[in-house]
Amino acid sequence: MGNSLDDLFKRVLTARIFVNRDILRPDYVPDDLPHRQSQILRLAEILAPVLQGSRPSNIFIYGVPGTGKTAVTKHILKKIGSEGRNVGVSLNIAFINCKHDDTNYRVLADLCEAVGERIPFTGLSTSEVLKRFINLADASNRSMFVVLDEVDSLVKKTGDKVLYDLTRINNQLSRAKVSIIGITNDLKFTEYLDPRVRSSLGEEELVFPPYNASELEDILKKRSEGAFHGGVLGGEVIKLCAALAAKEHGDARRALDLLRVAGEVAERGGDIKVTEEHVRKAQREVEKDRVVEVIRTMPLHSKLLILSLHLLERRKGGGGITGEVYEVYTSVTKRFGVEALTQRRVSDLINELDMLGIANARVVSKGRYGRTKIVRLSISDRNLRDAFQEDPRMVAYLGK
DNA sequence: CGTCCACAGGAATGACGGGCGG
DNA sequence: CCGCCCGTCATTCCTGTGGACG
Repeated sequence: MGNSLDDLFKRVLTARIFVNRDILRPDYVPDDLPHRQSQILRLAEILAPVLQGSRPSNIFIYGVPGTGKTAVTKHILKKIGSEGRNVGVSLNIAFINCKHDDTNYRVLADLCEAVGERIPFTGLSTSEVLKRFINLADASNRSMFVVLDEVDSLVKKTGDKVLYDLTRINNQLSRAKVSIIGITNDLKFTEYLDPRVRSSLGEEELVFPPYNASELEDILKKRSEGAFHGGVLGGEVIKLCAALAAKEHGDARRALDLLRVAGEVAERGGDIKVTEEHVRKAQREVEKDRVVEVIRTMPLHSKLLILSLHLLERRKGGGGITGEVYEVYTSVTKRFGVEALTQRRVSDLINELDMLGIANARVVSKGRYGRTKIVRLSISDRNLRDAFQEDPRMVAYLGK
């Protein structure tokens, strides 16, 4: 063991693959964002008035994941922030990831933090936190940008109450000014909104189209310049990463991930070049890591449900409808000696699995024979086994 | 063309653990 | 310490519905 570890360290140290792999990480904001020039200009145009002391319009930014929405926004805010310092205008900027902070309370708490007060992460009433934020923001007497990244997940979970409060905030401020930038992956998102919120929040709209394969290629080329040593990338490596990601709805994050992991695979193997074979390995690895991690940290009943889906699929060689799934699930819980959840709850869990990409659920109508949902797992047996690894009872049911 | 299946999924409600200010 | 409010998970009860069958 020690020996092979030594070997590995040695291989990693001698393999000269990366110069700076962080450049390929999803949260890295490059100075140059290829194929987003028009969005950058447009956004800058909308936000620039802040430098003259007026309040920029609120904006909605739409686009599927990995189209550079967040990167462009961060990029511009950074630029505006530094330009502001040059001309003596200081700004408050709150960047909130609503996927992570997906309750009204946490969003408001984050806003308070952005203007300089820590708020206990539970305990106060939401309206109290809002009040505090308004006072603090006003006292700071600055213009403020509130970026709500992935705001759709917030609204779907808790409704548009906070958004409504935020849009009205300017009326209650005498000195400070607040502009809201909402970023969403969901193109039909505004349908969920109260019309008043929709109109005041969507004063401006900006759409980020997905990248096509050749645009992804440009992005990867640009980033790989700083990330890799010269000449380590095999001829078609970038092309392949771009093509694979283009198939996945033009997700640049995905493409960068692939490229980075491919480099890491090569490094671990002590290879001096990154090849297409490494990319294919990386693709399997990226997928596996995601799935295994998600399942491993799930609560018991979700795991039991996944197990049930697996058993059902093996028994009848295909996806099952809700009724069948629930039947298998109840018998599984019995054998595990735990109480079954209600069908209503299980239906929510199924939807959760669908959103996470672990299962595939779609409603179908079988006419006379009812309206139901067909559910099937969308992960490989191998990954499932790895995810259940630390739970011997589950593994036993997987058989073989 | 209406019926009616087998659910989907919304609304109301409750149990629970946790932090606050006083 | 108490009373209050929070978010989360779960249950109960419910209304809504696409389309094959008759």
